[in-house]
Amino acid sequence: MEGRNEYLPAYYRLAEDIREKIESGELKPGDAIPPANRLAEVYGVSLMTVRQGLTILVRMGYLKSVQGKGTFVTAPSAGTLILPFSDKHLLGQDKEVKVKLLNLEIPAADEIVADRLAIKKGTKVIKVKRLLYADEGPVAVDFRFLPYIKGMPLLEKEIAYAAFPEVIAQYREIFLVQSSLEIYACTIRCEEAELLEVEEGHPALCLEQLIRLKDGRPVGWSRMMARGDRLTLKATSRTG
Amino acid sequence: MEGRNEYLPAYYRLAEDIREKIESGELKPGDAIPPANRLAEVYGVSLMTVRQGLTILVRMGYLKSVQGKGTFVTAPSAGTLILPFSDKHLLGQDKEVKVKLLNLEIPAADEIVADRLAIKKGTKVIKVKRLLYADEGPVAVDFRFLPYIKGMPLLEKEIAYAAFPEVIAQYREIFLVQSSLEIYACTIRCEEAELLEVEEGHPALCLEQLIRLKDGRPVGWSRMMARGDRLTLKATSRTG
DNA sequence: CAGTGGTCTAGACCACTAA
DNA sequence: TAGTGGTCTAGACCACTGC
Repeated sequence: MEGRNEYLPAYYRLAEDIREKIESGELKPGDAIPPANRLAEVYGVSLMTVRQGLTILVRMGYLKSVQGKGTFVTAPSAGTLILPFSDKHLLGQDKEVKVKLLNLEIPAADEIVADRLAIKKGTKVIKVKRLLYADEGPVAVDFRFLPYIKGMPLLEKEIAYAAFPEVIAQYREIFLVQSSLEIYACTIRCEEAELLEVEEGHPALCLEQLIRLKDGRPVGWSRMMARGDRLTLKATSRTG
Repeated sequence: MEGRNEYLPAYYRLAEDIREKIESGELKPGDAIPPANRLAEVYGVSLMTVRQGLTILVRMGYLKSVQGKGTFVTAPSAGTLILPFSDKHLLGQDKEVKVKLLNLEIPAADEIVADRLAIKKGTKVIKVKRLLYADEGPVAVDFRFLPYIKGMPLLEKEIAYAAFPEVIAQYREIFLVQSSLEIYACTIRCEEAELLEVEEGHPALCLEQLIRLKDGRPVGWSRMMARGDRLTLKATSRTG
């Protein structure tokens, strides 16, 4: 009856057991695992406990449940990677990144910024220019744009040193949800060349981050230009 | 008693309700939410149902439970992004990507490959060279390396057209787990220039993927060189 | 000690799928 | 119709925290 003689919870052991069978090849992608009630019998636990275990594997991408049909082993999910993205992660965990606030102004939005933030051209926006550098020298320059809201306090330190989503959460006094990042390669332009201590045309990694509210309304846009030889993004699989 | 008069399951409504309170600012990071038994009363559901709802929010990063103390609202988690990574995703969902197998040989590993795969220099490896292109022309060239295992069948089609982790899973007859990706900017080199129809020095996005077994042993390494003007990686927050 | 989260049961009913 | 997953209950006991 009560199989509570192990250190680990029953649902966890069940999940590990099935995961083991999958990784060892005993269960292959496409195979159906035994139905939940069968597993409940075999493992001597209740249905809820079985479900709790299977939920873990579904979340981890090992299984896929189809109502009325069964629960099936899925193909390796390695197509999805996790990309930690913050100033701290940018240069690798070992190196320490320093940030310098170069400029903070409230200009009228130009065409590009207006487009990204879905506002009218000419609307006032907050524009932040920063320089990120490590021990070996400058790594990246970045611009952050957010719509200017009259009366809202501007905390310079926050704006320069916090992660962009946090800056916006702070500024809008809201718990935001969506953030998307585009990554592409280009070359260092004239404006950034001096700051980054390289010549124009040097390979650069460009990162554009768009922050949106839950309803999809953009509330922040940032663009980072990084020296290709000093910045490497690292993404990994695993959900834990 | 039975509040089963809604379209959505009770646990889901509870989760959405609390999430709403968090995003609207009614509940702020650090705040404790009402204890589970209290929520069960308020929403008129059982404890298990409450837990099922809270589990969703914990998984999504909105809440953190601490045994014996309570369940608390966490700070915005936007520091972690999801990066879908497969041949199909590379060019954007709209465009169709085509793949051409350029070469498949079994040379001795050079220094770099031997290092990445943690094998001795000179060991035989499978080397695959591919060209990815879209309607507008070539986008990227990539090399895939995996240790050569005598007697293992080599399925050319698989190797060229499947995602790299799947290729290896197939080849090793195993369900693999770890995959990591490094992203950086460089310039097109002489060897790739002609294939990609650009001149040497053109900005390039370089993607190095390392596939490991569960125990950390590397079993595959790939390196993709993409035209910076034709490839943009897109990552988003949200776990769903 | 009381309050909290974590695990678990032995049922129940529903929705969906396939024969 | 039978088999399956999805939701839900009304309890129970345990482990941990803080007073």
